[in-house]
Amino acid sequence: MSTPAEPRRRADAVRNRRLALDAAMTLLAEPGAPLTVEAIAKQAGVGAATVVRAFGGKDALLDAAVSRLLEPVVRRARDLLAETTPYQALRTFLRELVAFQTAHHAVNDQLDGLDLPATTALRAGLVAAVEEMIEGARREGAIRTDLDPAVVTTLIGRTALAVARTQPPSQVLADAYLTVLLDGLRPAR
Amino acid sequence: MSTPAEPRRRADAVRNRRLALDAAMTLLAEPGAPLTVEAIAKQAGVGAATVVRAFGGKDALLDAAVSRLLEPVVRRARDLLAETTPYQALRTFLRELVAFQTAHHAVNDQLDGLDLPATTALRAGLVAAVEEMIEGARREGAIRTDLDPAVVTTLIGRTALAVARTQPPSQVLADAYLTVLLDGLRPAR
DNA sequence: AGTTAACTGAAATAAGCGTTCCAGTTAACT
DNA sequence: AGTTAACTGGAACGCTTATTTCAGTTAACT
Repeated sequence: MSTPAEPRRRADAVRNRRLALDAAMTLLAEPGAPLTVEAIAKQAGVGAATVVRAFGGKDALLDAAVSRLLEPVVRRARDLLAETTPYQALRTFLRELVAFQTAHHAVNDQLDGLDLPATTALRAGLVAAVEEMIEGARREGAIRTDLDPAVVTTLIGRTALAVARTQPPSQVLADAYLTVLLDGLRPAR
Repeated sequence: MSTPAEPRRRADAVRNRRLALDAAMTLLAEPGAPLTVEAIAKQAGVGAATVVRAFGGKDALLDAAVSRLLEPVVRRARDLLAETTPYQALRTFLRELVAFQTAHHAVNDQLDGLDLPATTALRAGLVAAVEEMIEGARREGAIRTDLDPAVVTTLIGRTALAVARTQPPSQVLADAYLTVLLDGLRPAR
């Protein structure tokens, strides 16, 4: 059987889909933004119905927007793993992760109880990369070995998010967090 | 002028007020509970209107319920400060705080963007107590002195909450958190 | 027991949200 | 230029919740 009567896609539909995606990404980076369909539509300059239709629903749109924001972060984690030692990669990546989360805390706020396939997959990739850093750093003797790497990864994920969520954003707090966390992860004396 | 015609308070109103408060406290301790007026009313065995009227609104009811849950925690912090050394008090209290937050994470979930006077006051008391522990522990030489005590307090508050929020609750994660945090707070070598 | 008014709770209301409808518009193709 | 159907967006809808209404109930006092 051939494809079941695939409808033509008009140029304005493609354009509006991109506008909706851009608008969602913009609002995700803005602290305290409403993130309603109405707000996204207004930001995009189109009607609410168009925003919903473009992705088949609000959740799917958020999935796409968050994925586009998360993608470079995951890639950066993998790059760091390839470029430098695991511990150095961990240090550098954590700093950048907190900065990213601070700049996009709406991402984290809105995504706890949702089922977003693409986002979930990317998050899994992120977790895998961090776990790799931790396992490598253990083998290097750079961090303590009395804690399960998976637990440490979860710990980092949860706490980094919490620090980034602080309103208003505080660089001092972020620095203190990284200092305490990394010192706390050093090998036992 | 005298009090402007204070109306009599009937026994059933007093009883229902208590039922509503107990119901709210119960639901706050249950993970994933809806925490709607309807749910609270059902738990209390009264009508929704009665629940709302008893405190003048849902927010005021939550304020009262959360306060009653938070009160013993604040008292415990003060007791520990009086009974033992600041650092020991900090260690003990943090462990208990994480346990409390794990058992009542609905408390934290629902209370980020709300204006709840009594709860806010109690939280301030909690922050003050922890800050006292940290300052005392610094003077003892038990923790590092290169970080602002207020920042450390904020850090602890944010991260403890995040760890407690983990679903399902994980004692292993909580222990790892406390280990890393306390080691990370130790004086620089 | 009778009177009063505080109180109750089912139902109505209000407000915010995502989604769907549909009359009109417009891109795409001839 | 004309035809077609994909597309648009204001309006209507459906759903969830907090709040208010009000006819009936009942505690409190005499």
